[in-house]
Amino acid sequence: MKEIIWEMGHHCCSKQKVKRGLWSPEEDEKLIKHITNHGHGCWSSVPKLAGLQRCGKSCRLRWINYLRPDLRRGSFTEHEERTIIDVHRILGNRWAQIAKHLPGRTDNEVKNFWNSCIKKKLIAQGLDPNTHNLLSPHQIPILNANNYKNIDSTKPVFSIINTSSTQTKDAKKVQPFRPHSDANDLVMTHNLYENLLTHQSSNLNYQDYNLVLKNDVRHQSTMGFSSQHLVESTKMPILLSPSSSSHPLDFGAVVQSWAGNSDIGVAFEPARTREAYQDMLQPPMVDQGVMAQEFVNKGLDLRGAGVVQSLNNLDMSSFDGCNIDLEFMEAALTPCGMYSNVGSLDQLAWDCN
DNA sequence: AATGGCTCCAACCGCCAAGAT
DNA sequence: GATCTTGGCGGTTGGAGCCAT
Repeated sequence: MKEIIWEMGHHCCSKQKVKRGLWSPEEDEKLIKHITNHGHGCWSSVPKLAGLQRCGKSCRLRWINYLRPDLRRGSFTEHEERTIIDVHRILGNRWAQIAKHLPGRTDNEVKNFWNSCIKKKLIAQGLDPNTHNLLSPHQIPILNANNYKNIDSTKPVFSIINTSSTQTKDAKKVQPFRPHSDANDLVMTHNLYENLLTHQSSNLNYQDYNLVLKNDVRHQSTMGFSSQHLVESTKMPILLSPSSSSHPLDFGAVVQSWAGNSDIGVAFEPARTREAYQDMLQPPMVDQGVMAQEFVNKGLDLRGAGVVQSLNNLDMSSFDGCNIDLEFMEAALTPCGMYSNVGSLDQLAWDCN
């Protein structure tokens, strides 16, 4: 049993001795009874009114994190875990904000779950839990069987690796992603995902690109994941699975260039904007053209394909001089049908250097 | 059975912003 | 405007309990 510690109250409390440490069932009962009958009102007055020798702040925390009747107890579901990861990618360590997307969960609970579980999973997967990007080679723990013995290979994975690349062996080695930035996040639609599923066994030819399609489990494409999960095709092994996203339409794309060489990675991300996460009243899908336009307006490097589907919404002149790799876009997206709305690359009539 | 290491999470700490005085 | 109070938040701690040896 934890020793009860008595201390002088903090500045938030009256100058009386307060108890610290774990709450007893009797204390819980007193607090519940008081708040149920009178509400908490001013927290600093709660301890006295409830007959507790606790600091008001401690009462507040106990109520919010543990005693509130609307709390949801028990293990986090897979859906909740996915939501946390998705929102954390956008908001970072803003636990209170993240918890708002999980009814009945507290910021403390989400934070603890992140630190004790999700963070380790991401690191084990070769992902930086802060940025959600690939860890650079020197940051990645040694990739041996022990590191991954607890990783469930049936979890959502979504990757395509071009093992038929004409590049040298060294060039095929894992390269770090560029530091994550919103500039690399462009939105695609559910159609792309469906098309990828449709084409997963087709004759895809990415001879010139080391293409990696990924979901949250980006590392799976880079750590030599068990070949039994790869669907053989004539040109490349393909590994597809449902998105980790919680929304059926929640598929987006990140098109990034590997740092230091010309290899290209195509990554699928939830298609929510930062604003959409902060206010769930907004629809999860955003107009990719508008988003691309925003990136251009900010002077960011636009190297992606999300613009394609809603070209009509774009102010084409503003793309002059932008770094847009049309060849890559064509190679990456034509087999997926993403150019169906465009017709041909001729329509992308701007200077792409 | 004893013990040491590890994990998880409830609770605390310190800081900050907003409102009251 | 300065100071105080309060609530909210993220980072951190430490102990209960589990597990391996």
